[in-house]
Amino acid sequence: MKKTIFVFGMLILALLLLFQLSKYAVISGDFQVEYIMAIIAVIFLLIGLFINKRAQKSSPAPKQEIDFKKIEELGLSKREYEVLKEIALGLSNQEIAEKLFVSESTIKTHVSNLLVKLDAKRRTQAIQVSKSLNII
Amino acid sequence: MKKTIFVFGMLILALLLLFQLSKYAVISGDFQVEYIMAIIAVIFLLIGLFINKRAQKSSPAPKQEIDFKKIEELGLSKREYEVLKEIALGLSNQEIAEKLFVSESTIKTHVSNLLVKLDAKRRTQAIQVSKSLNII
DNA sequence: AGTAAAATAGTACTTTAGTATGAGCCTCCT
DNA sequence: AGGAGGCTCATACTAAAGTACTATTTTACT
Repeated sequence: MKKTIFVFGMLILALLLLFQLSKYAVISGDFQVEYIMAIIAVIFLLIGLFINKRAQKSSPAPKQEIDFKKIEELGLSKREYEVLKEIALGLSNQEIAEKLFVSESTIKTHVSNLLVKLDAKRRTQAIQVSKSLNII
Repeated sequence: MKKTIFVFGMLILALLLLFQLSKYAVISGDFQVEYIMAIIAVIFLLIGLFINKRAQKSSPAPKQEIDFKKIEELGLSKREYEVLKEIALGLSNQEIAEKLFVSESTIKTHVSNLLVKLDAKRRTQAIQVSKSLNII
C-alpha cells in the first residue's frame, strides 16, 4: 500500500513537472505543441497499460464459476450433488457415508444414479465430466 | 482483424484532429495548455486501460502450469505419470492398458506405485492430490 | 560390460465400486 | 387424498480396483 501511494505521488509530480516544462517550451517556442502532446499521449498510454497489467497480476482469479443451470439440466438432486462433491475430493463410499451420516448403501444408490445422469461408467469419469461441465 | 484496423484508424484520426484542435486553441488563447494536456493524458490513460482489458479478455488463459519439479520430487517415472494422466481422464485400468499397449497387471502395478508416491488411498484421491499439486 | 532403475507381467487375494431390485418414509403439489 | 420425486436402506450379485509378492526384460548410464 505504501508503495502504491509513493508511486502515485511520483506520478503526479512527474505530471506537474511535464506540464510546466511543456508550457515553458511552448511559450519559448523551442518545441512544437504536437510533439509534447504526442509524448504525453504515449506516456499515458503506457501508464494505462502498466496499471492494468499490475491489476491483472494482483488478481489471479482463474475461478471457474459453477454452472448451476447445468446441474438442474442434468436433474441432479441436492443429495446427489453433495455426494458428487465428496467423490471429487477422493473419498470412498464408506467415508462419504460417515461424513453425511447415512449408510453406505445409500451412497451407493446415489452414486449409481449419478453415473447414469452424468453418463459416466466410473466415479473417476464422473469427476472428469463434472469438471468439464463446470459443475464442481 | 478488419475491426481492429478500423478502430485503430479511427483512433489515429481522432488523435490528429485533437492535435489540430489543441494547436488552434492554444494559439487563439481560448484554453490553457494545461487543460488540453490533462485531457489528452486522461484520454490516453483510458485508451491504455481499454486496450489491455480487451487483450485480457481475448486471452482467456487461466491455464495452470504443470509443476514438473514436483513430479520429479515425488519420484514419478515417465510411465507412471502417463498412467496418472489417463486415470484423471476417467479411464479404467483395462482401458489404460489397451491405450498404452500393455497388460492390465502392468497398469495395476503402476497405479499401486502411484498411490504410494502420491500418498493416496484411491485413484480418485490421487486425482485430487495431483490437481492440488498442479502436476496434471 | 556391469548395474541400477524402470517397465513389464503374472498369480492369488482382499477390498471397493457399481448394478439391480424392492421397499419404507417424507415432502410437496394438485 | 393420491401421486411423484427424493432420500433412505437392505440384499445379493458382478465387476473393478488395489495389494503383495515374485520374476523377467529393457533402458540408461558409468
